[in-house]
Amino acid sequence: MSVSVKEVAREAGVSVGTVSNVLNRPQVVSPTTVARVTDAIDKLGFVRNDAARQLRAGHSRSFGLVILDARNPFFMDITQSAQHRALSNGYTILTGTSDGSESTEQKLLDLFDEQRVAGVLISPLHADLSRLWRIREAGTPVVLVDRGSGDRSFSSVSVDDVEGGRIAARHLVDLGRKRIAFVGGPETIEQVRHRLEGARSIVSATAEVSLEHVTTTSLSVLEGRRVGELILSRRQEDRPDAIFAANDLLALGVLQALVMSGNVQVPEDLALVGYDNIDFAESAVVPITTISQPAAEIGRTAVDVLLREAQAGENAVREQFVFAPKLVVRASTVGNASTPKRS
Amino acid sequence: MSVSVKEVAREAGVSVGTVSNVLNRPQVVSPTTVARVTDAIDKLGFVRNDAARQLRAGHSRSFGLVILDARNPFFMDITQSAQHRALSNGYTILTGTSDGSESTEQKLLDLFDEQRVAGVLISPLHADLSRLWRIREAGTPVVLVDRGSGDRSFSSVSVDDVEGGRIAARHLVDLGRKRIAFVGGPETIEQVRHRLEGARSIVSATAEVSLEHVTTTSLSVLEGRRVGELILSRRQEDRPDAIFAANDLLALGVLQALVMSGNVQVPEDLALVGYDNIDFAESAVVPITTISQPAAEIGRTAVDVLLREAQAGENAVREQFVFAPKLVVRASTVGNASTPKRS
DNA sequence: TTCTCGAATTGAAACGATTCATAAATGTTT
DNA sequence: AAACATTTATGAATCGTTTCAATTCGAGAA
Repeated sequence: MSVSVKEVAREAGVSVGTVSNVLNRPQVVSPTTVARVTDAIDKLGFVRNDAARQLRAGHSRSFGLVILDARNPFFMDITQSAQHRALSNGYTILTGTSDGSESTEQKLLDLFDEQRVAGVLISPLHADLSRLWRIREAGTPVVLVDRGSGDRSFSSVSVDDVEGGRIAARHLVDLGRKRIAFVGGPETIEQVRHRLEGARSIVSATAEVSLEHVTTTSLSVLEGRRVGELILSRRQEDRPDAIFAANDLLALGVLQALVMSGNVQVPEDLALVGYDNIDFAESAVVPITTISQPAAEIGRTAVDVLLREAQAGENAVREQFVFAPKLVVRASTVGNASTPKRS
Repeated sequence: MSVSVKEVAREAGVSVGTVSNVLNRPQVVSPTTVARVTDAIDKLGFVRNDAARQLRAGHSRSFGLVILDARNPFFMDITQSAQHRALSNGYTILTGTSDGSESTEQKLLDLFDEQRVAGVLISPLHADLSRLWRIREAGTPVVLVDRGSGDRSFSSVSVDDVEGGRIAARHLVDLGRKRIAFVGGPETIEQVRHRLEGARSIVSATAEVSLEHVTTTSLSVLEGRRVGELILSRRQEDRPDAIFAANDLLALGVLQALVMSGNVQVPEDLALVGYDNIDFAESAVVPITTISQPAAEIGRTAVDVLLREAQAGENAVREQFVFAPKLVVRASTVGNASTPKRS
């Protein structure tokens, strides 16, 4: 059906080896021959068959990427920048979302195995990295994304989530809030655990401030709304006066619930801090104070590290990148900070 | 490096043909042999090499998907549902974003060619579909996504954008707005053209209502903000009293600019309608009235159509699906509709 | 015992690009 | 003119899976 090197070779009157050389190292072929071959390629509409290349090469020119949630713009930003970086280095990225399901994560890794990807980028769901060990031992480099490698046994590109938690909690404490609620879960997600841990460390070091943990089954707007309604259903004196949500989607959901009810004023009655600084946090009903992470830089760096590991092969050096989170103050915690003026 | 069928065959004491049969049609192999082979597979950790399969098969078990903008949740919703549907039929989806660049779109199609994808799903940037004709003539089915096929020469799954434009404009006219501005561009994007066309048809049929077109270079929040500021810079009497934005991202940006200035009340001074009904339209400063499109259904249906075409081969029947857009009224046009009560 | 039929298994050929040892052609130096 | 170096070109072998015509095996029929 489709045209192969053999036919190009015949058309150009050269051997298949020469066609391959024109394709891969034109310097070793005489200019006139290159011209003849490229003409033949154009004439026949030849397109390289990547499967055959891969088969010979033993591995593909793609990386596999597994993220936690495709509906979170933060991860899409990472994906986008990773894709760009990979593409400009001649690599493709196969993307998949684990969406909270362990089995989906496994299926994606199986898929990547069958594709013989040149490397794996992953935000693992759980603490158990044994599968990733095996993948690496089979010769495929692995880089953890948005997740540190505790024992430095993997390369990783992440943001200091514990510090992020501290920053958020400190901000709320500084504002004089006394009853803080951390909204987020499940705790199997390391990012959630770390943010909570950071917040705890600040609160426990501060007298008269309490921290409550309201867990969720996922990090979505819908779950946020559920929690918001849950909090609204409490008697007024039992409600927290500040909420630190594990990400902006949750924060957005909580905010929706609160604002729709009309009973709770943000930030007067309840201050709200999110996490990720997605674009939409800024344009929310009440612009949301949040902890910003450099998504694009994470994606780029992760690909760079993976490229280096793939290059180095066996004796690759593991690299750990940890970016610093930053507080972005908006109206959801400080009423007059860049608040829309409404008459 | 990695284990091949040959080694599995040796370990199990059978021929490679039998191993392949166990893998692909276990019914023709005796149960005891199946057991021996699967044991060997487990023992050696054999993983199929997809490149070799593809090479033999002549085409891959992946579809290529090109969308317009990965940062637009609407397209991510399409992508997600398409991925699910494909996966449950044993297909993988390679995703790419053209991001407004013709050359990126071409590069992605080149890539899909090299991968010998089993089909292409695409929201084409331009009206020129000649490249897609060629792809299909080479035997790869093509389905247009979120874009109709004027002459029905391609299968397509889309939403009636002209009708969407009509609905939006009619809503604004019904509310008594007189000076409507359509915000969106570039006009090379068919969706934008159609929505504008729909709005025009309503306005020109209505006395005393004018329609102005404010064009943009992309459909992003940032561009929306730019347009918002542009409008704010006008004298009050030159400002429109309603804006119909080509999508929700633009609408969100416009809204940000207006609200931040504090000079314009939404919807009192200016009513705002978006398009797509992304989740974030609901949680905006002022919840945005929008035209909703069934994103998940589009993705699913597109894959189904592609599967059918791939199955049918040469004599496939072209199918056109056109979904109906729906108006979702929120506070950005009707002040008291589900508006948050603020004291 | 011989024959037949169906089920189970075999193994060589094929898919298409790349590699690499070898050969041919060209140019340079004695 | 011979010897040598350099640049180009060749084509068989290879990667790992699937396919399919051919073969083996065993059970039941003649």
